[in-house]
Amino acid sequence: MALFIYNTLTRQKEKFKPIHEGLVGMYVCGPTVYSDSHIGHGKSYVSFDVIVRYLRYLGNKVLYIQNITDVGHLLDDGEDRMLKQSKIEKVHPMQIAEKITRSYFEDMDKLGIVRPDISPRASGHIIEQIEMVKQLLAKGFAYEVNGSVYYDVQKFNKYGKLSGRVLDEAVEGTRVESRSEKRNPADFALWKKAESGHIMHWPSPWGEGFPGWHIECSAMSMKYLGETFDIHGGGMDNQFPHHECEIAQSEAVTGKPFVKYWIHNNLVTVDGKKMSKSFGNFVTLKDAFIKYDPLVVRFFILQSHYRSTLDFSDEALQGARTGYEKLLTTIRNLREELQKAESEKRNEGISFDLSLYKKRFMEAMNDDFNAPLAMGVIFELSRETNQALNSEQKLSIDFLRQIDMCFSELGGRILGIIPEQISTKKDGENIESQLIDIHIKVRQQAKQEKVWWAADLIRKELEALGIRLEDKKDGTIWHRAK
RNA sequence: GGCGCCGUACCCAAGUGGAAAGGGAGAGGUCUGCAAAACCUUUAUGCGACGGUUCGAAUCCGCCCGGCGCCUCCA
Repeated sequence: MALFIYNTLTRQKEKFKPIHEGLVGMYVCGPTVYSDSHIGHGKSYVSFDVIVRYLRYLGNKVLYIQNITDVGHLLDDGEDRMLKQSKIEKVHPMQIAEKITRSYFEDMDKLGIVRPDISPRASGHIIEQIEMVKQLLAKGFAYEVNGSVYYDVQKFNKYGKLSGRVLDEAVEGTRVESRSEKRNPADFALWKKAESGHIMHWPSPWGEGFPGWHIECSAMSMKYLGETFDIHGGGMDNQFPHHECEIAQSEAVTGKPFVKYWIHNNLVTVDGKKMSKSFGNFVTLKDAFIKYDPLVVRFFILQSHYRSTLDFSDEALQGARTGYEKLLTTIRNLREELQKAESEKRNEGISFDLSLYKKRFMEAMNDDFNAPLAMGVIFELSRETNQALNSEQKLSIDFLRQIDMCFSELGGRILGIIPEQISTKKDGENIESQLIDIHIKVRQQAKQEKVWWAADLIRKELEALGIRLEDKKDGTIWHRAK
């Protein structure tokens, strides 16, 4: 069983073979930190999180780099989006960057995303970026005009190999572009001269200025991962021009292939339309988390394939929530039963075949990280587990542990949707749980004496406090309602 | 206009040549004092439309309809 990955560069699924066996270098385009993350960021980084987790599960040592863009990108009107936001808030741009970076990690942590090994800031790598621009100039791939440096796209004959685009001759000479400093409309900035009033700028051989839109990813990825590395990921919307330009810059400097596998995740839509900051139709993660548990959002994201679009709607999220809670109920019941088996020292019992579930799960993940298919396998395991737990025959401690390990490995360690701890009545012998236990005892007495109104009242009142009671065959359990 | 993607049940969503996964919602049932949970049964002779290739197509080819993305910053 080998892992196959869809490579945007070749437009087909390829067998994954890292450059150095057992070691994987991976770079994913991170956020531009000028406003809170939205569901789209969630989908992107959850998808890549599962990819990293799975590569590690397979035994690879993964070095995962994800940049923080705190220099900003130019808008149509020539204004930097970080500067624009800082003017709105009347604070230094770096304050915005710092605040949003913290907010970003906060959201990602809640989604259960394992942090990247290195989160390099663009502003902290100006020297490396200047160095690259110097080399591009020296090799004749770039030209300087009036304090700015541009990449000469015509000099790089492989330009367009990622996005399948060809340079359009017809665009040349149009009136708008003829006023530009660029020799060719497709040329892009490597270094921009800072106009007066531009707050963020650094000294360079070409005067005060700031790095271009694409150079940071080339400079930082190669700094930490080498001139050729295994995986570069990002949103589909970054395929062109961003990633195309990264290839052009990097390969022009090194003369070597930049990246072996390009992975692009698809976008989130809202009512069928792309969600983006510039559309203003985006739902921030913080907003979503008010209504839905972050892990429900993660579950929802993983219910569709990373290369498919995901349409965000309340109806779909609510469906995901119910499904997710059902899964957690299975885990909760399983762990309750395990604790009981342990206290009974139950060594004998029935069992069923777990290996088939593992095999099918792995097959799904090996086929270009098919998480939704893998989740289907988890649900089938959940059903068989429930059947066994409901059966008259008991399961042994050992087998219950095996099931728990299977869920923890596949659903926990790889997919990140099953937490290690789930609230049960055993979580802490605090005063609260002792009080609830007293209520359960009183209610038990009421039930025995068939004083139904009292039994129902206790259950109803506790429910209102978010404590749900469930009467099982051999007693009452409680847990917090999500 | 150029390049590309998608259209599977009421909703979400796998499946890319050989008996239509999975989740939600709905219906019926088992269990239960009642709930809840769980389990069982059920819900697309059908995969946007029409042609074609094939013993066989959701899956390949053609055409048409509908939706979306990139080409300008974006995950």
